[in-house]
Amino acid sequence: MNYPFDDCKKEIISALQKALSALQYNCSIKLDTPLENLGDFAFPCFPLAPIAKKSPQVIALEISSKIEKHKWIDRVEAKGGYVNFFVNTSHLVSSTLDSVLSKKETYGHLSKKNKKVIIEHTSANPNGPLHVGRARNPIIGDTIVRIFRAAGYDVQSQFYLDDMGKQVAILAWGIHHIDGKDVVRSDYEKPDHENVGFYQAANKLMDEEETVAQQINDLIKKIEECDKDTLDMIHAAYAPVLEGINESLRRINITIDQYVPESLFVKDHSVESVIQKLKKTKYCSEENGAWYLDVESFGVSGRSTKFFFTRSDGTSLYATRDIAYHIWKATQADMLINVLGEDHKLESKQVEVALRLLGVQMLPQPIFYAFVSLPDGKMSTRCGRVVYLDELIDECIERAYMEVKKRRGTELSEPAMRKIAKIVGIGALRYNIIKVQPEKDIMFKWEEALNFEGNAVPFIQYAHARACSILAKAKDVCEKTNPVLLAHDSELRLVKQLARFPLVIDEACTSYRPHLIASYLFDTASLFNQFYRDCPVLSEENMMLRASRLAVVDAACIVLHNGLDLLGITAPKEM
RNA sequence: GGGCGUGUGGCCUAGUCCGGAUAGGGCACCGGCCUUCUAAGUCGGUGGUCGCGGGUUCGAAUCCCGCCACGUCCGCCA
Repeated sequence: MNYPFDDCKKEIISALQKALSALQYNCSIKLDTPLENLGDFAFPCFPLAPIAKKSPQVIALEISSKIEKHKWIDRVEAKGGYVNFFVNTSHLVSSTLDSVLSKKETYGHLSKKNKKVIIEHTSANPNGPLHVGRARNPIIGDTIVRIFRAAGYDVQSQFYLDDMGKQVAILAWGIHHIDGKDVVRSDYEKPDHENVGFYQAANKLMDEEETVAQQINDLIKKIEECDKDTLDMIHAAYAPVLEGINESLRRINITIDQYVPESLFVKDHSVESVIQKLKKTKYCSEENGAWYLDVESFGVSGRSTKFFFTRSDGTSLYATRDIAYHIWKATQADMLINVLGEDHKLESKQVEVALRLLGVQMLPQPIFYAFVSLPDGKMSTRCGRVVYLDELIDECIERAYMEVKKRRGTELSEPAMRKIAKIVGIGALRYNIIKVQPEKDIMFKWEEALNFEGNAVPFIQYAHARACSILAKAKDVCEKTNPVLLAHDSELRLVKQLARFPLVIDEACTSYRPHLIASYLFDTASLFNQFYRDCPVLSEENMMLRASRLAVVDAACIVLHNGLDLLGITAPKEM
């Protein structure tokens, strides 16, 4: 895929290289984006000043006089120590519109990389419904999946399924030993909500009664021995819960390509093999029968630097199985990405150390996110202090419905309003989470999560709906366009923004920053609204200008649609 | 005690990796714009020691050092 701005940047860089070598300046070229109206690309001359012993402004003047006019370069201007480049707008406008309108739903997509990427996300314990704290994981994960696909990678999303740990054992024990009457009933008729009470009750009993704790430990031992009846019982306990989790994920447009159960790596003895190999490394020691690596010399510090990979009874631990999982993943892909909560930072580092010791070349790239907390503390499934994802989804949709009804109640049918409410509500949820950098703490407040004004998804969806509305009404389409007529500042700024879309996808992908897409879309919608205000389309009497503006509307519509799709958000045709 | 992350107007946030031109936005607040393609829009205004203190630099929100606050971890849990 080749995009206008790629060509343009290439030409500017080569023109700069020529000018710099003619003046015998030697430096690397980094292009900045200048302030509004000062140009399209800027080359700062400050680093050259001490070398040339001249002022940056003098250097900028020298360079600008040496820049030749080309296809893309309209003019250059030396200002404040910068060489500012103005691109040939008519060329940029026509090639951008051509590019968007011909590529349509693939506009912005980058060329095929022929590389397979496994992106692991969510991987929640199947012991209860997803809560809002965890919701950041699937949303960040799925958005990264979509961005990497658009960037030309062959992507598979994986959910690492904990079917062997203590949490599922507690759940299974609870379902088998606790009377349903003694369990807090859920308002939701969904298997994850219906079963979480057993987990919570069993957890409480385990803390209170030694015998319960012992029974659960016996269960874990049997699981690890791959006792068939026990594994079947565990599976029967968590399978409905997992189905409930998946249903919640599907509600917010997320599907997982593959579920990889931990038990796989115990059954095929790769966990055992990991344990044997780790025991042979020189960082390994034993304490009361339990084995650990001392990871201090790998830059890990704290109260304890012991990384245990077996219990004293010889059974494996979560991290041990995670090592086996990563060894397997490394054979399945060219690149690995893990979306993890910040509480997994140490574990992730420990697994990385183990993988290095075992000679695994391909290490996973982790992406950590900070927790979403409630005003009165951290969310916890265990103590039942949570806002569940399903509750939040329902609230968002309901709130969106109230808004649609308030605005369009007299014009739209009930099913049409319900449909819009669902698109807006779910979009609002995903957008609110993805627009913030993953590493920032989020305090969950209902008022903010349900705020539909300003930098929120309805703003972007509304711009898309406005564009669709114009296109739907413009039946008498004049085929002939003339991009030279597009001279209004609002038109030019919008089209330049559309031209940037592929660059933004590339940046979001290579720097693992999905929130860049959200910022870009907000800016794009804002520029579209300014165009909408300044440049009437349907009432334009010059048919060629009208047709050209329609092309801009069409292109903006496509970019907003494609961008929202990267965030897993539907672009409504009306709202 | 140690590691990692975060700190930007009353609230939320971009920019920080890769130092550059008046620190962008949004919410709230004040004041304009609907005989004109859906006003979920738009224009203007009030409001900032970029946590604090040093340092490097022609230039620091951005890099370095120290400190403070918050989050998170330092389990034979996951």
